[in-house]
Amino acid sequence: MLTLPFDESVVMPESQMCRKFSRESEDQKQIKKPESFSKQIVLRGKNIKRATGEDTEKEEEEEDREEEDENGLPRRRGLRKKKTTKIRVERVKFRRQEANARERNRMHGLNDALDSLRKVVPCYSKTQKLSKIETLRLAKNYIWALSEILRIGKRPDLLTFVQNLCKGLSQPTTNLVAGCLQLNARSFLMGQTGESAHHTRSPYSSFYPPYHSPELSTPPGHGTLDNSKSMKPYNYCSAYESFYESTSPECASPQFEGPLSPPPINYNGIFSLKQEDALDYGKNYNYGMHYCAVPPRGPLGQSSMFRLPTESHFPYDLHLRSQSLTMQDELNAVFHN
DNA sequence: TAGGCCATCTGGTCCT
DNA sequence: AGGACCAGATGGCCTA
Repeated sequence: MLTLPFDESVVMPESQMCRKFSRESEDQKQIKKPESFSKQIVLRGKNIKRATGEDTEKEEEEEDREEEDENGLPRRRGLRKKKTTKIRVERVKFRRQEANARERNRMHGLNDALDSLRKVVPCYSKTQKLSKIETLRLAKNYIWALSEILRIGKRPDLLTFVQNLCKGLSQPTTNLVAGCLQLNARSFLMGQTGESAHHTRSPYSSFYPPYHSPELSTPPGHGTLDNSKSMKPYNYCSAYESFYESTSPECASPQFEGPLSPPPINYNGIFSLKQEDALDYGKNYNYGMHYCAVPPRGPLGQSSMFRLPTESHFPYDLHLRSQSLTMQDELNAVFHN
C-alpha cells in the first residue's frame, strides 16, 4: 500500500512554512505525479540554498550584530555559541521538513523497486500483494532455485521447485505462491512434511525419469525447513489431476485475475528480464502454465489449461538454448503422440 | 482486540 | 554543511 503522492500542501502546510523560506510561485504549483517529486525536491533545493544560504544568513548576521553583552558592548565574533534565534529555530524546522520529504521520497523509490521485484518473482497479483519481507524472501528463493537449475543442468520436478520457492515463507504466502502456480496448497504442504505417502510418480515421470535431486538442497538460511529430501514423488494419476485440472474450487485462484506479468524467463532460449518480449508468449497463461508445462495426456491434455502453444517452451523456461531445443523436441514428440 | 504491515517522522551516523 | 542511509518510535489500517 503506497501512500498518496507527496503533496506539499498536506505535509508542509503554508502556515508552517516560514515566510523567509517561502518558495517561488512556480514551485508552489502542486505537482501530483510521483515522478515529479525529485524535480520538485531539486527545485526546492535550489530555493533552499537561495533562501537559507543567503538571505537567512544575512538576516541572522544582522540579528547577531544587534546582540550585545551584559555591558552593552557588542559581542565578539568567533567561538561564541550560536544563540537560538527564532530564525534558527524556523530554519531547523524547515530543514527537518525537507529531510522528511527526502526520506519520504527515498522510501517511495524503495517501494517502487519492491514493486518491480514483485512483478518478476513467480507470484504477482495486483490485488493481493506480497508483503515486503515476503517479496524479498521469495525473490531470494527464486534466484537460488533458478541458479540451482542452471548449475545442475536439470530441472527439478514442479513440487520440488515450488517447495524451494516457499522455503521460509509464511503460510499465507505459501498458499499464494501455490495458488499462483496452480498447486493445491494443502497437498503441497503435505508433500512438504513428507505425509503424502500416496504420491508415487512425478508429473514428468511419464516421459522423464523421476527426478530426485540430492544436490538441490535447501536455500541458504532455511535449514530447518528443508523438507525437499523427504518429499515423496508426485502421484500423477490422482494428485496431478486434482491439482491441475482446477475442478476443485481450491484449485482455482480467483484472486489472481488480470494479466500476470511473467517472471524473468528464457524466451526462445534467451534468458531475459524483458517483460515486453514475453508478453505475447505469456499472456494466455498464468504462472501455473509457466512453471508446469506438464504434457497433455489424453482427455486431460485437451484441457485448455495445459494446451501449450505450438511453440511451447520447457518447464520453468530456464535452460540453455541447446537444452531448450532438445527438451522441447522431446516435449513436442510427447504432445504429438 | 491483538497482531501484522505499512507510511511517516525523527535523530543519529557517515560521507562528500 | 548538507544529503543519504539507517533504525526506532508512532499511529493508522486491515484481518483473523
